[in-house]
Amino acid sequence: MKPAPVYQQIADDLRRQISDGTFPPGSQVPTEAELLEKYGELHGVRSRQTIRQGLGVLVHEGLIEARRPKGYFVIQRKRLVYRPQAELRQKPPEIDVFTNLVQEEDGRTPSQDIEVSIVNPSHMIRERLGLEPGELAAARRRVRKLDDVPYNLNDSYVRLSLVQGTDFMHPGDVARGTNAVLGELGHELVYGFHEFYLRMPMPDEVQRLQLGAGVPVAEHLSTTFDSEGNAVQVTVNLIPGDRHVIVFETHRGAEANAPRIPWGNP
Amino acid sequence: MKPAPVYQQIADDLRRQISDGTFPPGSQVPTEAELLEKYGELHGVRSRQTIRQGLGVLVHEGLIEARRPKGYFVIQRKRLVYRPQAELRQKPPEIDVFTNLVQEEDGRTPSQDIEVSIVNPSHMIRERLGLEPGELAAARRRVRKLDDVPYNLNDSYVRLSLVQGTDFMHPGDVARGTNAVLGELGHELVYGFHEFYLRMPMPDEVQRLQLGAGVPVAEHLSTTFDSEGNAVQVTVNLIPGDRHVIVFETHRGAEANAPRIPWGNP
DNA sequence: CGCAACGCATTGTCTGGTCAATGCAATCCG
DNA sequence: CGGATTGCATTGACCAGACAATGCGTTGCG
Repeated sequence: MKPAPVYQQIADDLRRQISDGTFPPGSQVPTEAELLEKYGELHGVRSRQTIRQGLGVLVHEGLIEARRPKGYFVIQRKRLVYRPQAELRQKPPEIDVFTNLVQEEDGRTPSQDIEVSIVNPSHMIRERLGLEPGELAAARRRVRKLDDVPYNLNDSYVRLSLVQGTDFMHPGDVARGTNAVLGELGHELVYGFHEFYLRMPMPDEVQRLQLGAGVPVAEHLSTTFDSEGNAVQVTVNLIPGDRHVIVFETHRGAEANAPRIPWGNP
Repeated sequence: MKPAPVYQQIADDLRRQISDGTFPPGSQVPTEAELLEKYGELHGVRSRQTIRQGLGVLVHEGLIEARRPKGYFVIQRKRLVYRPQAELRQKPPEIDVFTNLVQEEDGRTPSQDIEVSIVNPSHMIRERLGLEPGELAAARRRVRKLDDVPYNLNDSYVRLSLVQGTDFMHPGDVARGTNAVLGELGHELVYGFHEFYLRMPMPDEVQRLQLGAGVPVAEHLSTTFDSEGNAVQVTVNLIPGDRHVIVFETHRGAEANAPRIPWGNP
């Protein structure tokens, strides 16, 4: 049996101590210097780099973060409910995905930055919207925040010819919701197709969402169709994994007996 | 303006070259020695550690992997469709989540290792199943594979008193499906509540699923209820982010006009 | 020919340092 | 008192090496 590298043992020791409550969420783990002393006696570790390598493992796993010049601390963040099914709910109309989140987490004030533009969208979007070569789209990009910290990105794309001159292009809140605007235009959204891709964020996404190390994201592609089966809108949501739990429900037969759920996070 | 650290510049350069096609998926990127020579001239980098730090960034982002003694290579893996909604579909009964996956990716042979045991489940499970203190549960753990490489983990928990002595406890394939077994016991599953938690995998999960560095996972908690609103089964699915796309659909009103989708991955 | 042994390029682990950057706390000064 | 300065512990970046482990290809031997 080959012994694990020292830096792995350090990571394993700390990970176990974090999960068994020795270092609860929010608490400080030993500093590099303290660990160097400890593992110097135990395993003959003499270099600070080796200690750093071990701590780096946990940082990349999203378990701890470095707060200079204090030390390393165990991470914990509360998760908000992300409920993609709520988008096609009819009542009440002002409860969209975002407000749905917010109601679960009151005490914090939501806000969003909205930016509307005309774009030549990516292949991925063109394909789902069924755009002709050269055809343009309207893009409605939103950064949704809670107490001014970004919680997710939400970019909606619609065939330009469909919404030019309508409220969809208004770069601000639309009280009745943009989905209502599309309904008024004769394209009520009745069917949604949802895809979730899991990956690590790109550096620009790290900056825009102020992500820590080791935080994965879900790229949620939502394609919505009108009653005639035409793709009307494609929305790209970028959801930081450490701040959300994605929730939805499935039914068979009557919609009765959906129980209330009193659980916390795992 | 403060210049970015050298190792970040190296990572950024390589990342750009990967995304713009200079290094397509599967191709080799320069070795540490080659990069050391290049950035030695450009930025005066003299230590191999600094090069390794830059490459390490991309490894942790899941973009490249090291294949000793060849060098570093750009990663790409095909994603299978993970369709949690299919579980409550009634016809055909033998199409469960897994076979549903497989049909999208023929040419590969599916298999699963099944293990049944009686356990005292975690708080998270107890809470969702509504277990009394001290009450035990039956656990049916499956490792699902394609061509003998693991694709996901699937652990189902049911109140022990409900299934003791039934086919649910059979440690092998149950042709009609375990959900049908629960149906025969008078607990037809009609409602499902689904939670997805995104995170980096624990080391044991890395080993069991043979995950590469920088691959996030989704922990999918599925709680299913019978027609009387009782929680019957909790299933914990562990889904490697690099091998799956999670898909589901939403409807409003009639189920008509669900279009066929001809898209590839983004 | 077939197989074992060896060489070799490459990445993995670790040493033992140096200097910079950060942010908090104590201190100093008007 | 109150604001600016300084000190200090800590992490961040980087250096210049050493030796181990891995797996592929070649070489050599029976």
